[in-house]
Amino acid sequence: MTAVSKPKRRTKAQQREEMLGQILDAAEYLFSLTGYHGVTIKDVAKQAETHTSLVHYYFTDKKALLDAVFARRAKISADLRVAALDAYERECGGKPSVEGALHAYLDTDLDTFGGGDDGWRNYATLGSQMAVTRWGGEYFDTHFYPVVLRLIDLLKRALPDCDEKRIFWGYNFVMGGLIMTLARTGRLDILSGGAATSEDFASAKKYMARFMAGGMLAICGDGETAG
Amino acid sequence: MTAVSKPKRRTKAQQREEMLGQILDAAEYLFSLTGYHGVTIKDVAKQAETHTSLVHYYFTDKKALLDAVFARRAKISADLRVAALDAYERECGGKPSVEGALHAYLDTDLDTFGGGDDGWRNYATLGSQMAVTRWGGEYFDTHFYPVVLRLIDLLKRALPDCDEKRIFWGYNFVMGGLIMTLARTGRLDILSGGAATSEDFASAKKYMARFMAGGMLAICGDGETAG
DNA sequence: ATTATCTATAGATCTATAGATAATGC
DNA sequence: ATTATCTATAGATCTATAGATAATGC
Repeated sequence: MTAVSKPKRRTKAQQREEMLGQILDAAEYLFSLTGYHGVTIKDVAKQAETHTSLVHYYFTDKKALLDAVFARRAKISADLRVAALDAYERECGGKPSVEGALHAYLDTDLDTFGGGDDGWRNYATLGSQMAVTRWGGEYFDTHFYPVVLRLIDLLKRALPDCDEKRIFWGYNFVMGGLIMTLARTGRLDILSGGAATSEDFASAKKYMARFMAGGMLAICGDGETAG
Repeated sequence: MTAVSKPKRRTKAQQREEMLGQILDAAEYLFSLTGYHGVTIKDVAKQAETHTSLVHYYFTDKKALLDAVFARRAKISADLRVAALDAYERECGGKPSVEGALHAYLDTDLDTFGGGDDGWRNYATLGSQMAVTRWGGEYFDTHFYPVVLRLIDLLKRALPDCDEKRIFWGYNFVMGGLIMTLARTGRLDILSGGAATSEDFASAKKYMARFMAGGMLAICGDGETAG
């Protein structure tokens, strides 16, 4: 053995970061499968190949672990959407369209969450489950409130004659479609006999913004646009 | 006291039915708040004002309790949708439209789930949470598979030139909008500052089918309808 | 010296059942 | 007699912490 073998010595900072990452990945994965309440700290520790006490060493309690899992990717994902909306804002020259705004927002999310990284997919699936609960709301308000308002502002400007109420209900339907997709339940595969598959975010991206723009225009774009 | 007071004697069948109802209502309500895994049998017993042992007496275990909660309203809700699709089938004279089929399906659900009955609302909210999980899929396959295929069949006939894949992705978005609405998270109220509210299923019904029909036509109705 | 990791365990649940009691049924 | 309800508890699990050990840091 003349060659010096790769040193196995890791700095404490490295060790810490690696183990933190392992625990967060494990929690993210398990939470995405059975939800926050369906997972124990013991499950997480086992999945991360360590001990429950170490999970408690790095995270105060189970709630703090969820907070950390959520926060790890929240800012990155929000910033990407803000950047996409900024770019679209410049590009549209003060005249945003419904489909343009939705493409900027939704396509960015589908790229971020569906880009081949299992961690991001698990995160999205966990988020989609939290998004349909009351208790999960605080997480979205805390991390995503501003970027959501940016999207809604663009939609309002694209549909200046439309009642606010319709815009918000439309937004509700848009989010539903996104969340259903990010949930990756596999039901689409079963129902369609393979013609469509839950994991195929490229197809979702191809259809989603156009679908949602068609929907928004259907309830906002015709003669009766109030009430 | 000349009048005979209302007899407090209840038959065993009555007692049984009342307590079963109380337990199912309690479980339905609590499951809708924090999900199946976020609720203990003790919580359910407390909410139903009885003891855990009685919950076990009527239901083998926690899983069987969820099965019973789900099954109690599943058939009623599925049958109502089937009836609505049957009626539409007759009415359309062999020429279904996308919006007609969606009105039959979605409006029926919004009437069923939003008709002022707390139990039905809680059931819908629980269902919406289960619908975005993998483990919840079996419940939908077991109870709703046929009626979903009926809807998809109508959509296919309304869009004979459209690629199957687009139909199924469209269906995915439709279900997302419905599920997001049934979830009643209250986020709509906060985001809109009161302009729209999660509990207002009458408004949801007013916009949903039209929105979704606009979306389906946007991805299926134009020149490029394959791939 | 400091920090990461592991061992051991207290104390608090939680599920499920056995067995007693109290009501209704014939 | 039969069934609904309650009491008591076993046994399993879960969260969280105290304290020991093993690694890295200067």
